Amino acid sequence: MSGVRVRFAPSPTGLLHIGGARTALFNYLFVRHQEGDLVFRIEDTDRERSKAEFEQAQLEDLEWLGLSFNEGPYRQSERGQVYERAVKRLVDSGLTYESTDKAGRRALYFRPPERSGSFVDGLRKGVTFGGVEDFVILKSDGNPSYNFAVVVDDADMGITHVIRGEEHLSNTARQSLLYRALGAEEPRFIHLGVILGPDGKKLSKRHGAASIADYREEGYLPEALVNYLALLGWNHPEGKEEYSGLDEIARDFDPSRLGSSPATFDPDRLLFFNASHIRRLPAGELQRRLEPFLDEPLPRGRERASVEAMREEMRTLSEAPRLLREITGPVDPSAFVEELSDSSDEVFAHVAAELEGRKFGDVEEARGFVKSLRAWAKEREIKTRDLLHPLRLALTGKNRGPEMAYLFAVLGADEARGRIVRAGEARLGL
RNA sequence: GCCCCCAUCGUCUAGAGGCCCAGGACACCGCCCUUUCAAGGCGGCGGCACGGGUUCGAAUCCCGUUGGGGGCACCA
Repeated sequence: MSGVRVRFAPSPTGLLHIGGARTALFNYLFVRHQEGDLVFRIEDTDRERSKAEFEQAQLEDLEWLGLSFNEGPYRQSERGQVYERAVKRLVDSGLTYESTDKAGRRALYFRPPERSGSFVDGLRKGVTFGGVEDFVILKSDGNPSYNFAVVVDDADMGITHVIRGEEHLSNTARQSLLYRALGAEEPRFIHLGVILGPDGKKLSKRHGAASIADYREEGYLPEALVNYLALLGWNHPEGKEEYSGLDEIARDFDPSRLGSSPATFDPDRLLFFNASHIRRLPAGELQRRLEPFLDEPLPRGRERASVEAMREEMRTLSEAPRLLREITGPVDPSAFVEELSDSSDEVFAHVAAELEGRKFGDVEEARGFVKSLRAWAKEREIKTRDLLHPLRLALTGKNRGPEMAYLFAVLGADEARGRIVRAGEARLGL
């Protein structure tokens, strides 16, 4: 135990997005690195916009990312008494007044004794502020305002470090004044640089698939997302960029290496991390994760080979059905028969004969088979290209694709033979 | 308009006065490997916003300018 307590406090008014996920991630890393506590708090003081299903969805997304917390969830909507006591203290100190706004709503305002000051930010030298105006602490519907509830809760929950986005810098100014007025000790603040969209504006829904749920559905791996996000505003002293998962990042995490400047979200880089994590996954594990994305079952008994074949080119899990179809999909020999050279006849005849009654137990056996074909071709003075290219066309109808051995292993000897025979017949004009 | 933050390749960043005529990663280009695409290996393109200081010496410190971003709700 380090005595460090941080919190992740989203409001349940929408889905978890990239920005929120990164904030949650850094809170998690910060606390895991030093064995502190992570408190989860739902900021649902906007009773109109807060929805239980959003709370549930965010919880699921955090869990999917692997971001677990030690306490909570607490809901501000269930902590009325805590705010009431704080309101009373402020009222007694004479720093509040009731007022009616243009819309005729009567609320309780806070009038800070000072309108300027400064607070400490872990990533900046110290942040000065000025011109803070009176603001609402108790809304006309009886709920506390955001700035007020946050301060009361962070103080009440013994939060030692507040890690949140830079967009809160001006809120922190108000909150700092509130801490003083309440006689509460300020936590240490760390304001992360915001994440910008490709257009240089704050990343938001209109930049495309920005919700974590969307990424999950598109076939991104949580460890890839976490790896990418961690490097958006943080870095390892020696430039290490490949992390297998949260535990490894948490071990290396050092908050002093966080950056304070805004960072642009780069989908290409995320895709790179995803592809790279997919390649690192053991075939069995990849197969398990692929299941929800497949629109047809993997070829029976040849599941492992199929997964390994697809893995080479897969950048997101959602590409699996297409990649599989590119191998197993129907082939029309008439489409490529013109491309076949004269030596194809001999190749097809030989390979078809060799395939007769054969079985491939795994990819290694298929590799051995291809090796024997190469030896045969060499003997017959057929170039490797004239051996493999016609076979690729016969088997998949495509010019490109995974290594030849995978094709045999995925299709199986019988199906492969059938396709080769048909290609041979087309070639002979049968 | 007011308050605040930020400023190194297109993007993410290393750099905490000499190790930097600036290093890594993504993207892009080329070569190698390879039946093909991808992966991988090798190489290339590309940046310290500008102007003043301080200093023997500045990407690094200070000031200004410019640029970008965030906030200015009874939304969080």
